[in-house]
Amino acid sequence: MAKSSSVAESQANSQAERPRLTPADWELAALELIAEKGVNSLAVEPLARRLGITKGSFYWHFPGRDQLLTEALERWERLDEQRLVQSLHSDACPEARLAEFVRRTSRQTLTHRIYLALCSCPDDPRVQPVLKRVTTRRLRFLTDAFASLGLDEVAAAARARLVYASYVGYLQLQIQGLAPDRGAEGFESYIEHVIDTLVRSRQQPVNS
Amino acid sequence: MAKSSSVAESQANSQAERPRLTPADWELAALELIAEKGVNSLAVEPLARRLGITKGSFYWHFPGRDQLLTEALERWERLDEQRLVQSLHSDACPEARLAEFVRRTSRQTLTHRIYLALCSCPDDPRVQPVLKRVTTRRLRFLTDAFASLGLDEVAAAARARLVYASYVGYLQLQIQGLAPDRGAEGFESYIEHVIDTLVRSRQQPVNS
DNA sequence: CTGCTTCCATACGCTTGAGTATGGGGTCTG
DNA sequence: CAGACCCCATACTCAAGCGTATGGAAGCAG
Repeated sequence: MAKSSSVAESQANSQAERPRLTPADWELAALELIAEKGVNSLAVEPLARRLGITKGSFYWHFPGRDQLLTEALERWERLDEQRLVQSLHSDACPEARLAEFVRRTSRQTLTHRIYLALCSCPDDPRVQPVLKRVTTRRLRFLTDAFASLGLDEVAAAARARLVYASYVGYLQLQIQGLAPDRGAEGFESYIEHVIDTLVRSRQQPVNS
Repeated sequence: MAKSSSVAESQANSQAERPRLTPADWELAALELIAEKGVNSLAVEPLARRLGITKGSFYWHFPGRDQLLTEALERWERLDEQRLVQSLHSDACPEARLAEFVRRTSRQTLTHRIYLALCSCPDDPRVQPVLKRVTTRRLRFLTDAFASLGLDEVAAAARARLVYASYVGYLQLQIQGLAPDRGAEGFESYIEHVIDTLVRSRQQPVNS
C-alpha cells in the first residue's frame, strides 16, 4: 500500500497516477473541455469531475473561474504563437510556407477546435482580446508571405484575409461533416485546389 | 383607462401594445436572442423578461424549451430557403449570381448571425440537422452555379466549398472586427478581390 | 349575468454551478 | 517526532433557470 517511490518533483504527474494537480493541469484540462464543449461549458465542478477530484482543489489553485479561463487562454496563445514562429522559419520559400499553412488545416486538431470555440463567443471580455491578437498575428503572417510573393500591400492584405477566411470556414464545414477530413477521400484534391486557386494564381487580371 | 378598441384578430400585435403573444412572437424573439447571445443563451425566463412578460405565458404556448428551439429553427430554415430560391431566379447569368452571393455577405445581418450562432454548437441534436440541411442546400446552389460556368463536377464542388468557406470565415472576421463592414472603407475593394479570385478566374492551370 | 375558454401571473420544488469555510490526510523540515 | 505547510474533501449558502400547479383577468357565447 505504501508507495514509497520518492517523487521529488511534483510537476511530472499528468492526471492518472497521483491526484495531485498543478495549475498547469487545470489549465490544460480546461483547454480540452473548451475544445469539446465550448467556452460557456467551462464550469468548475464538471471540470473537477472530469479530473476525478473535487472543486476544493480548484479553489486552492485559482481564485475563481475567470482566472482559470484567463490563464488557460494565455497558455493557448503562447502555444499558438510558438507554432507560428516555427512556421516562419520552416521553409525559405514563401509559396511553400503558404501551401504548408493550408495543409496544416486538418492537423493540430486541438488548437483548431479551441480557436473555433473562441470564435463562438467573441463578446466575452476574456476571450475577445486573445482572439483578436491571435487572428491579427496570423493575418500578418499571411500578409507578409503574400507580399513576399510580389503582391502589393493592398492585394496582399486582401488575399491574406481571403485565405484566412477560407481556413476558418473550412473548420466549420469540417465540424458539420460537410468537408472531408484529413486522410479522407477527396481531402488532398481539395487542398490542391485551394493552393492552386489562392496561392499559385497570384497575379490575376483585375481589369476585365 | 379602458381601451375599448375592438381588436378582433389577435395575430397582429407585435410585442409592444398588447402583452398578448402568439407562438410566432416567441419564435421570432428566440431567433433574435440566438443571434445576439447564441443558442446556449436561449433560456425561457430571460426571453420572457425581454418580452415584458412572465414564463407562465410561455408554458401555455410551448411544452418546453426544446420545442421552442426546434420550431424557431424550422422557421429560420424556411426563411433561408426562400431567400435561396429568390437568388436562384434573380439573375440569369451564373457569374452575376455568384457575385451577388458574395456581395450579400454583409447584408441580412440577422440571418448571418443566426447561422454563426448555429455553427457555434453543431453538436446540439436540435441544431445539427437544421444546420446540415441549410449548408448542404447553399453548397448545392454554389456548385450548380460553378458547373454552369463550365467547371467539371469535381472542380465545381471544390470551388463551391472554397467560396462558402471564405464566406463563413469572413463572417467570423467581421464579428471580431478584423474585416471591414459593409459601407466601410476597404469593403468594396475586398469584395472585388474575392470575386476576381474565386469567380472570374474559373480556369486555372491545375497541371504545373 | 353566467359560464367557458384563452392567456398570463404568482408561487413552489428541483437541479446545477459559483464561491466559502473548515477539517483532514500526506509531506517536508527542524 | 512534532509542527508547519500543501493539497484536497466535505458541507454549506446563494443565485439562476426549468418545469408545474393553481389562481385570476379579459373576452365571448348563451
